[in-house]
Amino acid sequence: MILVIVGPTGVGKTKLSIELAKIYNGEIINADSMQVYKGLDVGTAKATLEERQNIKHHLLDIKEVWENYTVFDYQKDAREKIEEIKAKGKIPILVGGTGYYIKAALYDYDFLEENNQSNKYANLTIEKLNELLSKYELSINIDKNNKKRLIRLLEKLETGWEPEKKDYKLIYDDVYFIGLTTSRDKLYDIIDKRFEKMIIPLIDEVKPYFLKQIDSKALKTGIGYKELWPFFENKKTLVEVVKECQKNSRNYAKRQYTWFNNQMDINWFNVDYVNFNNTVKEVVEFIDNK
RNA sequence: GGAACCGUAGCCAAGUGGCUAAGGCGUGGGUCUGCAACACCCUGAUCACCAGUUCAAAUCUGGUCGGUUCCU
Repeated sequence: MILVIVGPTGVGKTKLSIELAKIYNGEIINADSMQVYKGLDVGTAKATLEERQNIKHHLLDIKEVWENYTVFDYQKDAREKIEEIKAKGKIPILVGGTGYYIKAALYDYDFLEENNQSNKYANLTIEKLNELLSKYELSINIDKNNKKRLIRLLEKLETGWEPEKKDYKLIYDDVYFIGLTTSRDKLYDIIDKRFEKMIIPLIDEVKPYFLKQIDSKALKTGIGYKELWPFFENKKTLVEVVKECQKNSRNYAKRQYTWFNNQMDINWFNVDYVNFNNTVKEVVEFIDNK
Protein backbone atom coordinates (compact mmCIF):
# COMPACT_ATOMS: atom_id res chain seq x y z
CA MET A 1 0.00 0.00 0.00
CA ILE A 2 1.10 3.54 -0.79
CA LEU A 3 -0.68 6.58 0.56
CA VAL A 4 -0.59 9.86 -1.29
CA ILE A 5 -1.77 13.05 0.33
CA VAL A 6 -2.33 16.05 -1.88
CA GLY A 7 -4.15 19.36 -1.77
CA PRO A 8 -3.55 23.06 -2.11
CA THR A 9 -1.03 24.92 -0.02
CA GLY A 10 -2.21 25.51 3.52
CA VAL A 11 -5.04 22.97 3.80
CA GLY A 12 -3.35 20.75 6.36
CA LYS A 13 -1.57 18.00 4.48
CA THR A 14 1.34 17.88 6.89
CA LYS A 15 -0.86 17.35 9.89
CA LEU A 16 -2.82 14.57 8.26
CA SER A 17 0.31 12.84 7.01
CA ILE A 18 1.75 12.55 10.49
CA GLU A 19 -1.47 11.18 11.91
CA LEU A 20 -1.68 8.59 9.16
CA ALA A 21 1.97 7.66 9.60
CA LYS A 22 1.28 6.91 13.25
CA ILE A 23 -1.80 4.87 12.49
CA TYR A 24 -0.36 2.85 9.61
CA ASN A 25 3.26 2.59 10.67
CA GLY A 26 4.36 4.72 7.77
CA GLU A 27 7.23 6.88 6.71
CA ILE A 28 6.75 10.15 4.93
CA ILE A 29 8.19 11.05 1.56
CA ASN A 30 8.10 14.73 0.79
CA ALA A 31 6.49 15.65 -2.52
CA ASP A 32 7.02 19.37 -2.45
CA SER A 33 9.47 20.90 -4.89
CA MET A 34 10.63 23.56 -2.44
CA GLN A 35 10.90 21.56 0.75
CA VAL A 36 13.77 19.55 -0.67
CA TYR A 37 15.95 22.57 0.01
CA LYS A 38 17.88 22.95 3.22
CA GLY A 39 17.31 26.25 4.96
CA LEU A 40 13.99 27.06 3.36
CA ASP A 41 11.81 26.20 6.31
CA VAL A 42 9.50 29.04 7.24
CA GLY A 43 8.43 29.99 3.74
CA THR A 44 7.81 26.43 2.66
CA ALA A 45 5.88 25.65 5.85
CA LYS A 46 8.08 22.67 6.45
CA ALA A 47 7.09 20.50 9.40
CA THR A 48 9.21 21.29 12.44
CA LEU A 49 11.03 18.50 14.25
CA GLU A 50 8.48 18.73 16.99
CA GLU A 51 5.60 18.40 14.55
CA ARG A 52 7.22 15.40 12.95
CA GLN A 53 6.82 13.46 16.20
CA ASN A 54 9.67 11.08 15.39
CA ILE A 55 8.04 9.98 12.20
CA LYS A 56 10.73 9.42 9.62
CA HIS A 57 10.67 12.01 6.82
CA HIS A 58 12.42 11.54 3.50
CA LEU A 59 13.50 13.90 0.72
CA LEU A 60 13.43 16.89 3.00
CA ASP A 61 16.52 19.10 3.19
CA ILE A 62 18.42 17.05 0.65
CA LYS A 63 19.70 19.96 -1.42
CA GLU A 64 21.47 23.22 -0.77
CA VAL A 65 19.57 26.32 -1.91
CA TRP A 66 21.95 26.99 -4.74
CA GLU A 67 21.64 23.49 -6.18
CA ASN A 68 19.20 22.50 -8.87
CA TYR A 69 16.69 19.76 -8.50
CA THR A 70 14.07 18.70 -11.03
CA VAL A 71 11.31 16.18 -11.63
CA PHE A 72 13.87 13.91 -13.16
CA ASP A 73 15.80 13.76 -9.89
CA TYR A 74 12.67 13.51 -7.84
CA GLN A 75 11.33 10.59 -9.81
CA LYS A 76 14.46 8.58 -9.12
CA ASP A 77 14.71 9.59 -5.48
CA ALA A 78 11.06 9.01 -4.68
CA ARG A 79 10.94 5.60 -6.33
CA GLU A 80 14.05 4.59 -4.45
CA LYS A 81 12.53 5.68 -1.16
CA ILE A 82 9.31 3.85 -1.86
CA GLU A 83 11.21 0.60 -2.33
CA GLU A 84 13.32 1.23 0.72
CA ILE A 85 10.33 1.81 2.95
CA LYS A 86 8.41 -1.12 1.55
CA ALA A 87 11.41 -3.37 2.15
CA LYS A 88 11.22 -2.47 5.80
CA GLY A 89 7.62 -3.56 5.83
CA LYS A 90 6.39 -0.03 6.37
CA ILE A 91 3.98 2.14 4.42
CA PRO A 92 5.28 4.93 2.17
CA ILE A 93 3.26 8.12 2.46
CA LEU A 94 3.83 10.73 -0.23
CA VAL A 95 2.84 14.19 0.89
CA GLY A 96 3.06 17.42 -0.97
CA GLY A 97 1.62 19.96 -3.31
CA THR A 98 3.77 19.42 -6.36
CA GLY A 99 1.47 17.40 -8.55
CA TYR A 100 3.96 16.99 -11.32
CA TYR A 101 6.49 15.36 -9.02
CA ILE A 102 3.92 12.95 -7.70
CA LYS A 103 2.69 12.02 -11.13
CA ALA A 104 6.21 11.46 -12.43
CA ALA A 105 7.07 9.27 -9.47
CA LEU A 106 4.00 7.09 -9.48
CA TYR A 107 3.05 6.85 -13.14
CA ASP A 108 4.87 5.49 -16.16
CA TYR A 109 6.72 8.63 -17.07
CA ASP A 110 9.90 7.64 -18.84
CA PHE A 111 12.48 10.36 -18.73
CA LEU A 112 15.49 9.79 -20.89
CA GLU A 113 18.99 10.37 -19.65
CA GLU A 114 20.17 13.57 -21.21
CA ASN A 115 23.59 15.04 -20.96
CA ASN A 116 23.59 17.94 -23.35
CA GLN A 117 23.37 21.15 -21.44
CA SER A 118 23.86 23.36 -24.44
CA ASN A 119 21.77 26.47 -24.44
CA LYS A 120 21.67 26.82 -28.14
CA TYR A 121 17.97 27.67 -28.21
CA ALA A 122 17.97 30.08 -25.31
CA ASN A 123 18.46 33.20 -27.34
CA LEU A 124 16.08 32.42 -30.15
CA THR A 125 12.79 34.22 -30.46
CA ILE A 126 9.48 32.48 -30.08
CA GLU A 127 8.88 32.88 -33.80
CA LYS A 128 12.16 31.22 -34.61
CA LEU A 129 11.47 28.35 -32.24
CA ASN A 130 8.11 27.75 -33.83
CA GLU A 131 9.72 27.78 -37.21
CA LEU A 132 12.18 25.11 -36.13
CA LEU A 133 9.37 23.05 -34.68
CA SER A 134 7.32 23.30 -37.84
CA LYS A 135 9.85 21.01 -39.50
CA TYR A 136 8.63 18.16 -37.36
CA GLU A 137 5.31 16.49 -37.90
CA LEU A 138 3.80 16.53 -34.48
CA SER A 139 0.58 14.91 -33.42
CA ILE A 140 0.34 16.80 -30.16
CA ASN A 141 -0.78 20.31 -29.47
CA ILE A 142 1.94 22.70 -28.59
CA ASP A 143 1.88 25.89 -26.58
CA LYS A 144 3.24 28.16 -29.24
CA ASN A 145 3.78 31.05 -26.86
CA ASN A 146 5.44 29.06 -24.15
CA LYS A 147 9.10 29.61 -24.83
CA LYS A 148 10.36 27.45 -22.03
CA ARG A 149 8.33 24.47 -23.21
CA LEU A 150 9.16 25.06 -26.86
CA ILE A 151 12.86 24.88 -26.12
CA ARG A 152 12.38 21.75 -24.09
CA LEU A 153 10.40 20.14 -26.88
CA LEU A 154 13.08 20.91 -29.43
CA GLU A 155 15.77 19.48 -27.19
CA LYS A 156 13.81 16.31 -26.71
CA LEU A 157 13.01 15.93 -30.38
CA GLU A 158 16.71 16.09 -31.09
CA THR A 159 17.26 12.96 -29.05
CA GLY A 160 14.88 11.11 -31.30
CA TRP A 161 12.11 11.11 -28.76
CA GLU A 162 8.63 11.14 -30.21
CA PRO A 163 5.86 12.96 -28.46
CA GLU A 164 2.62 11.13 -27.97
CA LYS A 165 -0.59 11.77 -26.18
CA LYS A 166 -0.92 8.96 -23.72
CA ASP A 167 -2.84 7.82 -20.72
CA TYR A 168 -0.40 7.41 -17.94
CA LYS A 169 -0.65 4.26 -15.87
CA LEU A 170 0.25 3.80 -12.25
CA ILE A 171 3.32 1.67 -11.80
CA TYR A 172 2.39 0.62 -8.27
CA ASP A 173 -0.56 -1.34 -6.97
CA ASP A 174 -2.67 -0.27 -4.09
CA VAL A 175 -2.16 3.46 -4.24
CA TYR A 176 -4.60 5.62 -2.32
CA PHE A 177 -4.93 9.23 -3.41
CA ILE A 178 -6.25 11.38 -0.64
CA GLY A 179 -7.01 15.01 -1.37
CA LEU A 180 -7.62 17.55 1.34
CA THR A 181 -9.85 20.48 0.50
CA THR A 182 -12.05 23.21 1.88
CA SER A 183 -14.03 26.09 0.45
CA ARG A 184 -12.11 28.57 -1.63
CA ASP A 185 -12.96 31.39 0.78
CA LYS A 186 -11.76 29.47 3.78
CA LEU A 187 -8.57 28.43 2.05
CA TYR A 188 -7.75 31.96 0.96
CA ASP A 189 -8.37 33.16 4.47
CA ILE A 190 -5.97 30.55 5.85
CA ILE A 191 -3.35 31.51 3.30
CA ASP A 192 -3.61 35.23 4.02
CA LYS A 193 -3.43 34.78 7.78
CA ARG A 194 -0.63 32.27 7.62
CA PHE A 195 1.47 34.74 5.72
CA GLU A 196 0.88 37.55 8.13
CA LYS A 197 2.15 35.31 10.90
CA MET A 198 5.18 34.05 9.07
CA ILE A 199 6.48 37.26 7.55
CA ILE A 200 8.77 38.32 10.42
CA PRO A 201 10.49 34.94 10.87
CA LEU A 202 10.56 34.63 7.11
CA ILE A 203 12.56 37.83 6.79
CA ASP A 204 15.07 36.44 9.29
CA GLU A 205 15.30 33.32 7.22
CA VAL A 206 15.81 35.01 3.87
CA LYS A 207 17.83 38.09 4.76
CA PRO A 208 21.15 36.20 5.10
CA TYR A 209 20.79 34.98 1.52
CA PHE A 210 20.21 38.51 0.36
CA LEU A 211 23.20 39.81 2.30
CA LYS A 212 25.41 37.08 0.90
CA GLN A 213 24.03 37.83 -2.57
CA ILE A 214 23.02 34.23 -3.03
CA ASP A 215 20.71 33.92 -5.96
CA SER A 216 19.36 30.58 -7.00
CA LYS A 217 16.50 28.88 -8.71
CA ALA A 218 14.86 28.11 -5.40
CA LEU A 219 15.14 31.63 -4.07
CA LYS A 220 14.06 33.09 -7.38
CA THR A 221 10.94 30.97 -7.79
CA GLY A 222 9.75 30.12 -4.31
CA ILE A 223 6.75 32.08 -3.14
CA GLY A 224 7.69 34.05 -0.08
CA TYR A 225 11.29 34.21 -1.24
CA LYS A 226 11.35 35.85 -4.63
CA GLU A 227 9.04 38.65 -3.52
CA LEU A 228 11.30 39.67 -0.64
CA TRP A 229 14.20 40.98 -2.68
CA PRO A 230 12.54 44.29 -3.63
CA PHE A 231 11.81 44.81 0.05
CA PHE A 232 15.44 44.28 1.05
CA GLU A 233 16.45 46.69 -1.68
CA ASN A 234 14.00 49.24 -0.32
CA LYS A 235 12.05 49.25 -3.54
CA LYS A 236 8.85 48.01 -1.98
CA THR A 237 7.20 48.30 1.39
CA LEU A 238 6.59 45.35 3.65
CA VAL A 239 2.85 45.72 3.19
CA GLU A 240 3.17 45.59 -0.58
CA VAL A 241 5.36 42.53 -0.40
CA VAL A 242 3.07 40.68 1.97
CA LYS A 243 0.11 41.35 -0.29
CA GLU A 244 2.03 40.07 -3.25
CA CYS A 245 3.05 36.90 -1.44
CA GLN A 246 -0.52 36.27 -0.39
CA LYS A 247 -1.78 36.75 -3.91
CA ASN A 248 0.87 34.47 -5.36
CA SER A 249 0.02 31.81 -2.81
CA ARG A 250 -3.66 32.04 -3.66
CA ASN A 251 -2.92 31.76 -7.36
CA TYR A 252 -0.69 28.81 -6.67
CA ALA A 253 -3.45 27.08 -4.73
CA LYS A 254 -5.77 27.53 -7.68
CA ARG A 255 -3.25 26.02 -10.07
CA GLN A 256 -2.81 23.09 -7.73
CA TYR A 257 -6.53 22.41 -7.86
CA THR A 258 -6.39 22.48 -11.63
CA TRP A 259 -3.68 19.87 -11.61
CA PHE A 260 -5.17 17.57 -9.02
CA ASN A 261 -8.62 17.77 -10.55
CA ASN A 262 -7.48 16.97 -14.05
CA GLN A 263 -4.31 14.95 -13.88
CA MET A 264 -5.08 12.47 -11.16
CA ASP A 265 -7.96 10.59 -9.71
CA ILE A 266 -8.23 11.98 -6.22
CA ASN A 267 -10.58 11.11 -3.39
CA TRP A 268 -11.38 14.43 -1.79
CA PHE A 269 -12.06 15.10 1.87
CA ASN A 270 -13.32 18.32 3.36
CA VAL A 271 -11.18 19.30 6.29
CA ASP A 272 -12.86 19.78 9.65
CA TYR A 273 -10.83 22.60 11.17
CA VAL A 274 -12.73 22.59 14.40
CA ASN A 275 -12.03 18.96 15.10
CA PHE A 276 -9.30 17.62 12.89
CA ASN A 277 -9.77 14.13 14.31
CA ASN A 278 -12.98 13.90 12.36
CA THR A 279 -11.04 14.38 9.17
CA VAL A 280 -8.49 11.77 10.17
CA LYS A 281 -11.26 9.36 11.04
CA GLU A 282 -12.96 9.90 7.73
CA VAL A 283 -9.79 9.24 5.80
CA VAL A 284 -8.94 6.14 7.82
CA GLU A 285 -12.40 4.77 7.20
CA PHE A 286 -11.96 5.31 3.49
CA ILE A 287 -8.61 3.52 3.44
CA ASP A 288 -9.80 0.59 5.55
CA ASN A 289 -12.93 0.03 3.54
CA LYS A 290 -11.34 0.00 0.18
C1' G B 1 -30.45 76.40 -0.41
C1' G B 2 -26.85 77.49 -4.64
C1' A B 3 -22.59 76.35 -8.01
C1' A B 4 -19.00 73.21 -10.40
C1' C B 5 -17.36 68.48 -11.65
C1' C B 6 -18.25 63.33 -12.05
C1' G B 7 -21.15 58.39 -12.75
C1' U B 8 -17.97 52.95 -18.56
C1' A B 9 -17.07 45.01 -16.00
C1' G B 10 -15.38 43.26 -8.97
C1' C B 11 -11.43 47.47 -9.01
C1' C B 12 -8.47 51.15 -12.01
C1' A B 13 -9.31 53.15 -16.71
C1' A B 14 -9.26 54.73 -22.51
C1' G B 15 -12.81 56.27 -25.76
C1' U B 16 -16.17 62.90 -26.18
C1' G B 17 -21.27 61.14 -32.69
C1' G B 18 -20.21 56.00 -36.87
C1' C B 19 -16.86 49.02 -37.99
C1' U B 20 -18.58 43.42 -33.08
C1' A B 21 -16.87 49.66 -26.31
C1' A B 22 -9.01 49.75 -25.76
C1' G B 23 -5.93 48.26 -21.88
C1' G B 24 -4.31 46.96 -16.81
C1' C B 25 -5.36 44.44 -12.19
C1' G B 26 -8.21 41.01 -9.75
C1' U B 27 -11.50 36.68 -10.33
C1' G B 28 -12.76 32.05 -12.53
C1' G B 29 -11.39 28.07 -15.92
C1' G B 30 -7.50 25.37 -18.44
C1' U B 31 -2.59 23.16 -20.57
C1' C B 32 1.52 20.02 -18.89
C1' U B 33 7.61 14.27 -20.23
C1' G B 34 13.42 17.97 -17.04
C1' C B 35 13.49 25.01 -13.88
C1' A B 36 6.37 22.87 -12.08
C1' A B 37 5.79 27.55 -5.62
C1' C B 38 7.73 27.34 -13.22
C1' A B 39 5.93 28.80 -17.91
C1' C B 40 1.85 29.43 -21.02
C1' C B 41 -3.47 29.82 -22.75
C1' C B 42 -8.73 31.18 -22.20
C1' U B 43 -12.23 34.30 -19.34
C1' G B 44 -16.37 39.41 -18.73
C1' A B 45 -20.16 45.38 -20.10
C1' U B 46 -25.69 46.99 -24.50
C1' C B 47 -21.25 52.68 -20.96
C1' A B 48 -26.37 55.04 -13.54
C1' C B 49 -31.70 55.56 -15.11
C1' C B 50 -35.64 57.91 -18.26
C1' A B 51 -36.97 60.92 -22.37
C1' G B 52 -35.31 63.53 -26.68
C1' U B 53 -32.05 65.27 -31.10
C1' U B 54 -29.85 62.36 -35.20
C1' C B 55 -29.58 57.92 -40.74
C1' A B 56 -26.27 56.86 -36.35
C1' A B 57 -25.09 58.38 -29.04
C1' A B 58 -21.20 55.76 -23.91
C1' U B 59 -20.23 60.27 -26.58
C1' C B 60 -25.11 66.00 -27.88
C1' U B 61 -29.82 68.15 -25.04
C1' G B 62 -33.35 67.90 -20.86
C1' G B 63 -34.88 65.49 -16.50
C1' U B 64 -34.26 61.85 -12.33
C1' C B 65 -31.10 59.40 -8.93
C1' G B 66 -26.18 58.84 -6.73
C1' G B 67 -21.17 60.74 -5.53
C1' U B 68 -17.21 64.52 -4.84
C1' U B 69 -15.60 69.55 -4.10
C1' C B 70 -16.77 74.58 -3.25
C1' C B 71 -20.08 78.80 -1.81
C1' U B 72 -23.98 81.13 1.62
